[in-house]
Amino acid sequence: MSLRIGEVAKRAGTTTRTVRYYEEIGLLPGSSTRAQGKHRSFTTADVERLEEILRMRDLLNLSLEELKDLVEAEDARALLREEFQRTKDRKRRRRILEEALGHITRQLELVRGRKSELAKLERQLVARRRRIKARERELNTG
Amino acid sequence: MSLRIGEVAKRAGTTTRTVRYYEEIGLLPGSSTRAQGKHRSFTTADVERLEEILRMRDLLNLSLEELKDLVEAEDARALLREEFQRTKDRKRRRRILEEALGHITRQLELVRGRKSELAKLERQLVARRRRIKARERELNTG
DNA sequence: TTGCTCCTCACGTCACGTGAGGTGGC
DNA sequence: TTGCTCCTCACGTCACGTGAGGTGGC
Repeated sequence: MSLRIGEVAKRAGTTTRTVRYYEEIGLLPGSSTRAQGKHRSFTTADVERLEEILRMRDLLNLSLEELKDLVEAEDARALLREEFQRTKDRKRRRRILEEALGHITRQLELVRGRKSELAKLERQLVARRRRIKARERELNTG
Repeated sequence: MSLRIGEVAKRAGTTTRTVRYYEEIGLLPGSSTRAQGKHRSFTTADVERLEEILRMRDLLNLSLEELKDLVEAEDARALLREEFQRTKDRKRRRRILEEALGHITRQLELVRGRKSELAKLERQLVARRRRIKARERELNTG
């Protein structure tokens, strides 16, 4: 089933402008077969890719340039997965898995770094709230 | 002790340009007494304020307009705290505490929303990593 | 006095928003 | 055929980056 740009944007929670811009800078595929002025056509896989890009952008504050690197690394990993299936060479297989592991680990470190910053902020807010609640109790019992 | 703009930017982990821009749009005080062309002067309290602004910006993806609202609400709260000290009226005191509580709670909801999104992303990455590790074990025992 | 940092324009950039004017598909 | 969505410019905007040219303070 083929999706039009408006539906893609809606599903991913963004605008058609953003989708076009991401295609323009090469962050989304943008089928080279499309004739000038003709409508773009997308798949649900494109929607998932876009959703992941937007999540990374929002949660990790990555620039579109950094996201391009990440997407390229992602594509390279997909190729390696195929090679993994084909090859019988044990050493090669091990290398491919190590590659993938390193990639995931770096992403995890980014995510965990942000998580801990957010946790710090949360603790501050909880502490403030606790102080206010203590005062409320004082007010009632005092 | 008075700080110059470069030192403030360094301590808060940003640039002098950002500090000047925030002053320009009214997000940082920008002492109105400063003569044209004269150096800006800051305190450690300004540094803390800037750090909080930057943390909110980065972690919650707030626009500078939204940050201005937040800072104004923060200032309003400070005034209310003073009033809380002065007034003896029990009802008034209760109202002030409720105000503050509502404010903190809204911020906490924002922070927790983001935290859970990050947690979701983390779980995805951990699951991927687990699959890779399982394959590694297969490779060694197979 | 010599560096270093500061100052104010002012143009550039990134990641889109927002029309203008026109064409395509259910 | 009529709406609705799509198309391509192209200028606007937000949040700064990056010099240019000049002045201030330890």
